[in-house]
Amino acid sequence: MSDIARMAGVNVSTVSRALNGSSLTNEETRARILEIATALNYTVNAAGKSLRSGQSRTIGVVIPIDPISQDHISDPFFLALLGGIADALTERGYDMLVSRIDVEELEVAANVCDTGRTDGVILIGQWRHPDKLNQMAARGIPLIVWGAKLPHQKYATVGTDNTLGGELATGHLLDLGARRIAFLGDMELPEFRLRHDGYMNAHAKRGLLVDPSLTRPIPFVAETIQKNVEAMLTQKTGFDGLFAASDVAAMTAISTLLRAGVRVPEDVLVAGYDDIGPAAYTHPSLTTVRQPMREAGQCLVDGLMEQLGGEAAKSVLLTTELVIRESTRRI
Amino acid sequence: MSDIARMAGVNVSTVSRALNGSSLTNEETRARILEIATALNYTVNAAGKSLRSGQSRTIGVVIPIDPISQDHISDPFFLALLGGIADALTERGYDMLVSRIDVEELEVAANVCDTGRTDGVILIGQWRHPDKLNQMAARGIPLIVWGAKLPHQKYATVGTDNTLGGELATGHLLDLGARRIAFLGDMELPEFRLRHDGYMNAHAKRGLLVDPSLTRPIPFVAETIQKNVEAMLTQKTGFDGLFAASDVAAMTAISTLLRAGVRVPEDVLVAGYDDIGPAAYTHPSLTTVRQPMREAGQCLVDGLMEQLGGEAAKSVLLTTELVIRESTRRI
DNA sequence: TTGAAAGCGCTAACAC
DNA sequence: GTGTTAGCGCTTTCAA
Repeated sequence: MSDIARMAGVNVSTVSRALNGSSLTNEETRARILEIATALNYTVNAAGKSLRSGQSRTIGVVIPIDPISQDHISDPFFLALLGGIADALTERGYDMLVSRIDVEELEVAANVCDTGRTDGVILIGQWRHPDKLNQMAARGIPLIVWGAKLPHQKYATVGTDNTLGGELATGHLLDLGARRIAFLGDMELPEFRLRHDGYMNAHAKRGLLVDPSLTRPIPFVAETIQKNVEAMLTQKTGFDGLFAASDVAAMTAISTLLRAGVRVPEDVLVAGYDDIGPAAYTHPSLTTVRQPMREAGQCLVDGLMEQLGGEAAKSVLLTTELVIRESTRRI
Repeated sequence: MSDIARMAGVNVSTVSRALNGSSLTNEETRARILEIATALNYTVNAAGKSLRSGQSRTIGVVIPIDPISQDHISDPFFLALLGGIADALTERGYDMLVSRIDVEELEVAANVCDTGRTDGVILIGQWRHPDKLNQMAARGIPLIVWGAKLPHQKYATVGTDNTLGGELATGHLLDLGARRIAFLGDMELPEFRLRHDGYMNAHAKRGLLVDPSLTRPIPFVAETIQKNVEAMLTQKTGFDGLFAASDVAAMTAISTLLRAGVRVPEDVLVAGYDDIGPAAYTHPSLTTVRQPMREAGQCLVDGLMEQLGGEAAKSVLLTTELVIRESTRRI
């Protein structure tokens, strides 16, 4: 930068102003400075800028990982969400610092902010520890969370209406005549618990009883899903519908059923949650509750930017709708 | 930091040394300083450190996006790779800055380095512009690339042996009796071109001719794949095998076939490339060439670290093996 | 419209 | 083993 100043015959402060498009710079001087800068292939040093200005123009995207069911993260759903966030950030000229943390230590998500590396944090899921997130928010960390809106929450969330989604999916299966619907999803996670609430509501509203043995509160590991579905078949639970709290789980369940000679949708109706890309292209294609990923990324970034601008955190409930495909198409 | 110094009754430089575990610090002093630091919930400011030390302890992971076939990135394969890289970086105490760029402007990948935000770049794929990457490498940007090793390459790559992989998959289909094998993959990308080379080699080595009309050099958009597979069916090309250059493409092709009443593997044998998680759990499960994602992440990070340590860039060819599953199981 | 100068938080060379 | 001090590259207040 001082090189440019010397070559342009001006002071470094003038160069800084020119580069930042300050209004108090002579057009001619600025043009000259910009020319020299591009000729020199100059780019401003981020550390210097950040140190002086006190902000990094970087946002931390923190992905909690469950060491047990590792592959939560290999879910295409997360990548789509990550892509949505990346695009929204790029649009605003922000960089994205991605880190993975243990689901049981959500508080370390604040690190990237405390060290000044990022100006705020987008957390993918609140998992089992909303309390820790409340503490972070109380400490003043700009924070927004992907997931369900819960009572006593001091931080903003963005997510679909999980209860409604669960009710839509289950109601659809019931309306098609299914009477014994299995539920797959780890209910220790708030989002899945709410989807299960919706599953219960759908039954209640139709005056139907639920067989609790059909609810399988399992982590989404492929082997576990396979085993549970196989168990439900051999135990002759006689289920004629299945609502899985994620698309990947639903697809794994479907392939297990098909392999066992059970037809989908003829023998068992299946619905998922997420609407990941492949849901439309597998066979049979999957009926599912759509989570609008691009919109989600946009909302998360917008919400965080509002906080950085000093506004209060506002939670967002995204449009929650059922997409009907072959896995529930009765001929 | 000066606060800590004052409270501990020492100079800031002593604090700095204590925090960095310098060997020339009194054990007692250090203990006291560390105690105060944790009590104050202190974390070193990254910008200050980076400005002074000239390095950021951050690596840029750059994901080129094709604006046309956008969903390349939503491929679970990339997320698995990203996860592998993230783990390897975390292990070494590095942060990961993720950015998406246009496939036609690979040169902007250097930005994150030029601005000092990162110490090096991991680029996911070389796409159509190996020349631009050579320029980056020549400029001295620490760079390592996921993808195929090509002649005249001045940068290091990590990837499977694409030619071998293509040959293994195609050879397997041929050995099972398939004689008219379709190939799906955009051959403008070096990796896919090499996989096609392998496809040709497998035929040549068995003295078999290839029908060029069965090679479909198409981008991996679900609709395009569907259309091409449907076209091959209606045109009565009589293909009895299909090698898709990615698992997602193979799965889309399979569901298209099944929907058209064509059985897999009875009527058409199908093989893919990548071995993404779902490959084992769809129905039928997918025969594919495995790309070891965790190992890949590790190798990419190791290679980059070597460069940062002043060593020369070394390319790595990962173990390339065929995983046989139901989609090629003849009963 | 521009220049001079201070200082963001940290590290490291040098002095003691 | 610890203190002193300069300076990394940048922005911004104040003065001109």
